[in-house]
Amino acid sequence: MSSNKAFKALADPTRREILGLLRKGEMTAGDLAERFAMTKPSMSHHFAVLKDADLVTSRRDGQQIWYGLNTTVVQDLMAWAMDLIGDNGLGAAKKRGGKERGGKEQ
Amino acid sequence: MSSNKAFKALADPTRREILGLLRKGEMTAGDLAERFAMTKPSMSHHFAVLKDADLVTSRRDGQQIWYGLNTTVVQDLMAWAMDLIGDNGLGAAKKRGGKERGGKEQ
DNA sequence: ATAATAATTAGGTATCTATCTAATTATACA
DNA sequence: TGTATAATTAGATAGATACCTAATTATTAT
Repeated sequence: MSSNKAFKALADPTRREILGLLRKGEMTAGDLAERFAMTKPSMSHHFAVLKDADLVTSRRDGQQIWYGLNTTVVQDLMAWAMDLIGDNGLGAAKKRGGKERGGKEQ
Repeated sequence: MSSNKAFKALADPTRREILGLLRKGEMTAGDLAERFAMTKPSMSHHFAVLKDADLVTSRRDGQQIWYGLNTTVVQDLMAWAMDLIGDNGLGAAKKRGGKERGGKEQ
């Protein structure tokens, strides 16, 4: 439910970048780590924070650990932001003229 | 554009609550402050962080300073979250209870 | 069992942050 | 001009955070 942990986890740019890399699918800790100019233990710390906030999933496969994006928490954050804005507020649409494709407005 | 400052500002629960109070319209620093169990200088600090992140507007009217929600930055955050998810997973976040359209078979 | 590889945990430190009290600035008004 | 009110700025501090190196755990292979 839009936890404080999730917001705190997102406050760090490295962690947001990690999430961005996971957008396309799972990656191992090592593959993720080597994309940053930071030691592996530091990266491991970031993984732990993301996991504690439930923003990522993880599973071991042999020697490797695969991390993946947990979209449900991100959706909760979006719901929070939407509630703040009031209505659809997404993009330029701004209600006006009505019915901008996409359907499914609750 | 989804600045680091905005994410850091949102990492604090007091500041998120302030934004929630501003959802309905502008409020003065004093009126906002008295809703929290915290000194006015501490609240002033939070206002400054929100303002620096462009999450709120402010204007002086006599002795008072009115703060208001700046929805455009919140919209940027929503766009960032949506990009992370890929599809426009809005419905799922809102309906809370449904399992429709989850995708992500894993 | 030993060695090699992948990843985390432990311990330390510099910096950042949220809070407080005290002092200051800005405005209004008698 | 004073004095009261609204709010911020200044300065201090406890706790959190993001790094690092060194040590440890888990797994695979020889």
